[in-house]
Amino acid sequence: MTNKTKTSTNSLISEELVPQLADLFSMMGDTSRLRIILSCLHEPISVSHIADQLELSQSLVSHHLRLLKAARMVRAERRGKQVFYVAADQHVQCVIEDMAAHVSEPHGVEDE
Amino acid sequence: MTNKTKTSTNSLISEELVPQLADLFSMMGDTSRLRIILSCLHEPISVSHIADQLELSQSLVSHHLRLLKAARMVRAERRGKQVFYVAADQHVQCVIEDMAAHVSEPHGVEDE
DNA sequence: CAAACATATGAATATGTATTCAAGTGTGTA
DNA sequence: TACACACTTGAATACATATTCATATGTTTG
Repeated sequence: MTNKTKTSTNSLISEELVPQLADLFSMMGDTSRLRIILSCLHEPISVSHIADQLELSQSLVSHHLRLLKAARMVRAERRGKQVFYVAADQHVQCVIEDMAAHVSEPHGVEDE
Repeated sequence: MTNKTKTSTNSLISEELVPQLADLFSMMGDTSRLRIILSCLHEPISVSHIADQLELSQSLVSHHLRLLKAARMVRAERRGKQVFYVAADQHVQCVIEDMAAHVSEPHGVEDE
């Protein structure tokens, strides 16, 4: 009876958070969307600039940005005709960097 | 001409990593799989134990574990009849914690 | 070896979703 | 106001994938 915060038997992450977390991860689970996120990680960038840079149609970029905005991963700011998008906060960058660290982790020599 | 490491115009994450990262993120982008990952974050746990705990069919858990293993997010270890799975390294936990921090970040008061 | 248990796998299905195309909305400007 | 530009939105399509059910593989023990 020493545990007060645990919801069930395991983990520090409460079960109720899981769906939210999964939604966010699946936002990053698409290459186009992940590249879009990377494009607006550091500074605000316009939709057309993203589209040009990534060689994606403007429509597609806009569709993805709408999802990313709804998931609160990016923020929109209008400047004249253009709309600039930027990552919502620092954590997004941390998540990506941690995952990159995972990728470059030495893999033990496995059988298959 | 001062940049030597940047692949294109932005980001510290090289473009070649993007597909790998996206694959990993989409592994975490499914609620069942994310819960499975959480189940074996801290210590090895058997397939049937995971299935019981999460109330998922054993078949489904096994299918997901196969994907997670292929993505090198978990490791399998046989102990008699049972197979125990455990998260591959610490980074997975970091990623999840960072994302949880993102969720609990104060959202500026937006219009919609 | 046979039976019982634990896990894995394959096929089938149903549901989700990334992308495209065409048309719509909003904004500056001639 | 009319036009061009930047972005958004909706519908259609093609493709991926989560889940289930049935069956197979592997492992211990009688």
